[in-house]
Amino acid sequence: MTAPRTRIQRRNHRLIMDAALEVFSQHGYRGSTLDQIAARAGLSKPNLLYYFESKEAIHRELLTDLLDTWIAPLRRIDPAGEPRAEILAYVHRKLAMAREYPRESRLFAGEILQGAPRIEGFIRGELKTLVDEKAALIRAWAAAGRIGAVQPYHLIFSIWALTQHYADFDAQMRMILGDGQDPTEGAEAHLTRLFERLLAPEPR
Amino acid sequence: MTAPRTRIQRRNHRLIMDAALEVFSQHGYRGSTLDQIAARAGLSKPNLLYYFESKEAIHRELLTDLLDTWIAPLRRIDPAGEPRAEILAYVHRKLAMAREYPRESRLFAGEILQGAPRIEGFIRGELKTLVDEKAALIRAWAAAGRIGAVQPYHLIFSIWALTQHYADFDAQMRMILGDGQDPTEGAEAHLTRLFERLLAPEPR
DNA sequence: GTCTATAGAAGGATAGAC
DNA sequence: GTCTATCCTTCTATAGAC
Repeated sequence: MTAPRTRIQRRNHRLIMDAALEVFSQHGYRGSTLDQIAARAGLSKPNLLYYFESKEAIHRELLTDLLDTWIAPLRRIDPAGEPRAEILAYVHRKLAMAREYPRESRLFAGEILQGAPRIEGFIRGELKTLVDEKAALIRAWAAAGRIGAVQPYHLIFSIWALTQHYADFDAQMRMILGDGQDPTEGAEAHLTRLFERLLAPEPR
Repeated sequence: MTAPRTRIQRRNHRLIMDAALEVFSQHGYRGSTLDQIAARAGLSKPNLLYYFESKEAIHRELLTDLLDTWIAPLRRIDPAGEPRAEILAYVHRKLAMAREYPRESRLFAGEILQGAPRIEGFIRGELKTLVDEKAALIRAWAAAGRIGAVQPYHLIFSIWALTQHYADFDAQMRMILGDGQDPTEGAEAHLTRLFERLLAPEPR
């Protein structure tokens, strides 16, 4: 499916993408069926395949859309800004994404968990280039003593791990905290404190 | 399949479990086929079903075995020990598990990602009880000023997120670091530093 | 554009020979 | 205990009416 033209086409296209995101993010690619997606979209199965060439095409477009937004928060780290504030702001952007786009986070996590066969090109290309660039920046900040001595790549991985955990492992956290509780409730304060302490210049 | 008796039965049982762990952890339950498991175990598909009642039975036994070992490191936190040393030791045990049992970690992660339908009982029961107990201990340590003021549940979630990330997102980290690099290489030092700073008593 | 009906392939499980 | 052959269900995808 290329660019949809009419209003109804755009609407159905969007309905399918949203339903597919819901289903794929919960059950994975193989675990999801066109019937599930069709039911959730309120369309018939053949109608899905009128809008998309195949099940795989739906999944592929979902991933493509995701990767664009996924990489944006990291790109916004400003070399001219105050180091600790820049990194803390990045943490908060990532946490906000986990809260606002948990399905996207889980879809991405599922892909990586399986060895990232479908997004290997993105990771080795666009993402690696950006991470290399920001890691060099963080290394320079640390060398200048503006933040504590931290391994740049591991710092970035830690930010990913800690923020995405609130989307990807949401089910587990809710079961442990008790059902009324929102796990992201205290996350903001906790992660702010964690990264402020980690990044404080030496000696402490 | 209950307890296998003969030597050959034990051997095949183990071959199947190992093959199933490999396949299930990479492709998820629905994404895995008995053919894949049989091929990897070097047995025929019907022979698998001589040892196990069904595909689901294999998966169930895999999960049951996993959960026992999964909970062990947390249990070993000693209320009588030195708080920071105890928590740091827990971090290292968890990191070691991620390194030694990455397939188990990914199998577990996949279950949570899907909403944990098959292990909900374990999480709400055994795991929650243990986490509640250790969270109370950490809260007492913080109240006594022996560690910094930290939210106990978020501390535990952070340990899980940071250590398991090295197993669950291994593919992504390798692609970004470059293929020769082992992501867990610098992890030990990075996480030690991170948690030492986080747990340092106030004021810093 | 949307539906019902169905073709065709894949996968879990069983029958039955050895 | 292990295999080949096969049943039966599920799922993707298409045909064709409206």
